[in-house]
Amino acid sequence: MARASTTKDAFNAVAEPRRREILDALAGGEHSVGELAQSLRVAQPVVSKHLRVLRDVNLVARRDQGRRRLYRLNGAALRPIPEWLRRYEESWSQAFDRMEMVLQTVEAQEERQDRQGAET
Amino acid sequence: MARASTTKDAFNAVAEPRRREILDALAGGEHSVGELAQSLRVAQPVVSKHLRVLRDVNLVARRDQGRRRLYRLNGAALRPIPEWLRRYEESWSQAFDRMEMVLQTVEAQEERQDRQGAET
DNA sequence: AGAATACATGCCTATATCAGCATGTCTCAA
DNA sequence: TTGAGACATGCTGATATAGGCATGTATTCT
Repeated sequence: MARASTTKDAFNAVAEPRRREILDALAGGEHSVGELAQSLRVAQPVVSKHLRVLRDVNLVARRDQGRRRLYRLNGAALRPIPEWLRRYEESWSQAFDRMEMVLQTVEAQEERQDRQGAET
Repeated sequence: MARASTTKDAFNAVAEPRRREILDALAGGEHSVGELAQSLRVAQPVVSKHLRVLRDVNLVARRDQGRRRLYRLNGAALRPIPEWLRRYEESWSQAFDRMEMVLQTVEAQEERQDRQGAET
């Protein structure tokens, strides 16, 4: 089997750097395909295809304006990601705790050193 | 060109469902390859390969114990993801707040660490 | 020492992209 | 109506997996 389809979920859609760039651009507001292609400096078909993927997972919405297609972000579709990440907040906390311990150790050592220095 | 290498960053590593399962399992604590294979009901080589990817992006760490290899989670490596997501915070606000707090805490901690390092 | 256990890798197959190029469709301008 | 502009798609080539199977290596057991 090959890798899971990119159109399957937000995780895969967002795994592609170029698509993250597109989302970042759209975070600033609605944009046409051409505008995106220009600002990201990539060929139009490339942008269209990525937008297709993003649209399939509902990360962006489209609106027609004359012969232009305006895309806008739908950040809500990103939710599964932070939701999954929540499980690891604790990991960060643990990492934080470890750092905290190291820090305290270092500080304690420095204190001792200071006292020693003051005593001599 | 094909999709960017999976070993490139946390985004890609986490895009694979099976790898997320592995991380979820490791969130509960250290586990050997065999244990993971059994609980996820997949062949051992499959697990080994996914662990390889996770290890390449530093999401897991390995420790040898006899002929077993114990893997443990390194949640800190996930950070680039919530950091990127921050930009989309407003999209789902509430659920995000907690993660935001954790992030800021970690950052503050790292700043202190940096200053500490600079002083020495 | 020899066998069994626990893994990591290599090889192979089917599949899924990603970007480039060409083309079809629809809309606006002259 | 004809032509240009803005996109969406189809097709192609190169590449990167994911999982299955077999095998190589290191460690523990008998």
